[in-house]
Amino acid sequence: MPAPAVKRRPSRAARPRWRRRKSARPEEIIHAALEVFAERGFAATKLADVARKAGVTKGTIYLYFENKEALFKALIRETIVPVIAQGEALAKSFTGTARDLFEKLVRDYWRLVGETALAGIPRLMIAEAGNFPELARFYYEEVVTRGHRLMSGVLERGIKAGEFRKVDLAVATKLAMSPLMHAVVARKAFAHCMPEGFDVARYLDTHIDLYLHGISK
Amino acid sequence: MPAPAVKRRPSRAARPRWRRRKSARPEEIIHAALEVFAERGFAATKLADVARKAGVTKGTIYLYFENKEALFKALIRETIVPVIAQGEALAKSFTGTARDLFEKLVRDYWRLVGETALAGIPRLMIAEAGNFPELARFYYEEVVTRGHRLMSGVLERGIKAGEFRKVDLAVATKLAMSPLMHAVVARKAFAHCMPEGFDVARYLDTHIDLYLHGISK
Amino acid sequence: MPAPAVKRRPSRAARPRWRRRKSARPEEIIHAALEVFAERGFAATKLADVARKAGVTKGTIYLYFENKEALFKALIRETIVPVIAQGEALAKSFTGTARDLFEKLVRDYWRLVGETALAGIPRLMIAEAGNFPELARFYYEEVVTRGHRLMSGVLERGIKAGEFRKVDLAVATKLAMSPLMHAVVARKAFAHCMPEGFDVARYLDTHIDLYLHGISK
Amino acid sequence: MPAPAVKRRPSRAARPRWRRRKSARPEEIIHAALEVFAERGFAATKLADVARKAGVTKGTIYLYFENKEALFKALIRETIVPVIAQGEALAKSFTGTARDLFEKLVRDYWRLVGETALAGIPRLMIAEAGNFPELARFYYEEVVTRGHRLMSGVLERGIKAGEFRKVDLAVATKLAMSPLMHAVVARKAFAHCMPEGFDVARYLDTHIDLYLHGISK
DNA sequence: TATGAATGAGGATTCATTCAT
DNA sequence: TATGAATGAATCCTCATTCAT
Repeated sequence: MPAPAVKRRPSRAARPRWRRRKSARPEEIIHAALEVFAERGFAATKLADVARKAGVTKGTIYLYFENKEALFKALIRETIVPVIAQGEALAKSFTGTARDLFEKLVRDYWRLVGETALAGIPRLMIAEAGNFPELARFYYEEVVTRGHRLMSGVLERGIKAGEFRKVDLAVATKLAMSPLMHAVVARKAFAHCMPEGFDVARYLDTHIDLYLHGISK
Repeated sequence: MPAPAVKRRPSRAARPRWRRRKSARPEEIIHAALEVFAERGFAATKLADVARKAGVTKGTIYLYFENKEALFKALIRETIVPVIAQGEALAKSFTGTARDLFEKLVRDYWRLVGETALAGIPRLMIAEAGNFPELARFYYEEVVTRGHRLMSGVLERGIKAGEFRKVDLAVATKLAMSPLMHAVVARKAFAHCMPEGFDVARYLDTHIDLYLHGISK
Repeated sequence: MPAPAVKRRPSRAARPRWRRRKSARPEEIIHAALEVFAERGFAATKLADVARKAGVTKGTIYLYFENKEALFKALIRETIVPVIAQGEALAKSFTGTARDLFEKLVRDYWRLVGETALAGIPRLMIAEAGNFPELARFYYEEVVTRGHRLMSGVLERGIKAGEFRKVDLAVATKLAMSPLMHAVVARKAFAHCMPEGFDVARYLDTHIDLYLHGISK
Repeated sequence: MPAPAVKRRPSRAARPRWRRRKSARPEEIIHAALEVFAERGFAATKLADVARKAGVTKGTIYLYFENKEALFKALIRETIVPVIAQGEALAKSFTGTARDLFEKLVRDYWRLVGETALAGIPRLMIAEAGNFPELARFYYEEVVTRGHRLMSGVLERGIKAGEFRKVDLAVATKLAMSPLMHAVVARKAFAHCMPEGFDVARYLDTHIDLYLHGISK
């Protein structure tokens, strides 16, 4: 029995099948991907879900991204790096004290990442770094290291200006970031478990206060 | 001579078949599972890999665990909770100052978790919390919250003893833990990307020092 | 700078858009299709490849051909049948001996099919006959049978003229063709594997020689 | 909404699910694959069909073969090479005249390949050579070339024995084989189109007769 | 006519899970 | 207990085909 030569000749019931064509498409897909990947992780994410959330079908994703992994990588690259760049720009143009700059950077990070969908990214990277070594390296260099450099610069500035004590820069930098990072990551992970009453604002305030207190001359 | 066309046809010849003490099996499996889950995450972990690492076959896992999820849960429950319990016991029996207890707890945690295979657990939970809500709740209550309670107790002790200032306990607790937690999680994730030279010991020392400095009267 | 994350976002800028004479399109497509189908077979051929090779887009193919199968059929029908017709015309108008006609037909076939892109057709049909029964029947009747009839006619002519012995026409016809057909098909398939040195001309010469020797009175 | 952590917990309706375990399995699968591949070609073959025909499920195929391509290659390698080997063995031990050996080899090939499921193999290779270059090379060397060498040996033997004329071995070999090969291939392809009445036996007889006639002193 | 973005059915492949031994 | 062959649901990805422009 020979195989059917033609696969389908779909019932041509008239229904308009797709609408838009502008190329906001890749962005829309990345945005949808961010939500789904951030919620589920890489492996547990179904591209069908991403597609549905983006308002397209599976096939469309492949028009713009080689495969699931490429989409994942694009997502990481294109969403988080700009945040760092923005911080760098701020630092560059900032004319106030190092203390003020420190505080602004911390609060900006929380506002731009901690409280938005981007909060999923650090958690995603922590979860998947082992499965995507090159991506992890990219992230580590373009996000983590750049972030550290940014913070180190602020500290150095303060030291030079006589605002801060002479400290071990690498250590001080990490100690400045880690309460922030951990809050972002843990809140994303345990949102549903955490007691309602916890006051993030006060947590941030206190960190900034204690940290500046500890590092000031 | 063409390559062997068939993937495997296991020579069912006599392989040495040592049988170990039966009751050790579940622990062996959990140990193997810890390594693999910690490296890959839940979804990307293949039970075949766990089995191989445990020196058994896939089927054997099902003798002891209902399914992959149950194994994952057992893994979380049975490995990390004892660490907390140990910390609680220490705190209970500790007779020195709150400062010293704080320092000991921090260093113990690093020694028992940060530097062992257990370091994978917090990262795993952060990665998978969204996919396993009840497990997340269990973890949050039996590990995170108990850990916080432990730390809060130490702080309270210090406050009562007049060692520490009167601070917001919840916030102070989280600020005590987060540099530790973040270091554990990030080091596990980015081990291969981090610069060689970073000195964790000094990081811990500095955290302890700064924190105690900040909280002391 | 990270790799571009998005596969393509075709610069919709003005590309020069020459329009060719419309009516040449189907032929161009068929020609492109011949190359690709002949190389890959029906199922493994992507219409995108055919389109690219024809210098059009996928959609354009559907302006001229109902679907992939229709293109395939058109390809077969329109390329190979004329060759047979040409042979028939030659035979009709030929006035020399049957021997000479035989030789000319064999050499013409080699020249027109064996050494051109058309050589892919017999191989294609052999490969896909099972999947396209009606097409196979069409091909068998319009090409194979007509070819046989042509050859049988030559043999009959020779017999009548007293040049050839009285032989079983069906068998003698097939024996006349098969070395030719096999050479076409096998050379197409194993072009890259065959030793360089093989001399097709001598193969043909010898076949003609031996065959005529065998069939002559 | 978190993803369901466990994928399935199949309705455990008791039905015996599989039976055999002996490892005739790979052979059974190859046999089934031969039938389906030979009928459809590589790309149009669905592994589900192969599985069904082999009496197993798709997954089982992957127990024994890396993937579809590996199965295809195994199929070619393991089915056809033995036939050549058998011919070589026959030639080695044969003590009669070269004429008789020639005749026996031709008839054996027809009996062992032309009239069995193996007839699909040459056609398959001709169809897929372009898509599987290394396999084509393997086939060309281990089947085609070995077959030619076998036939060349017979001819040489006849020449040395004074039975045959001194001919161009390469050409004579190919002319000896091609009517056979073409018949195998074309019959497989056009079985359903060919007129009932054609007498293969007589075709073979005539080829043997004419060929020996042509080559004899 | 021609384009090419979008579709979505189809099939290869994976792997958690079962169960006869 | 332990095995490992077998299963089959699930999902990625492809590509013929459609249709708004």
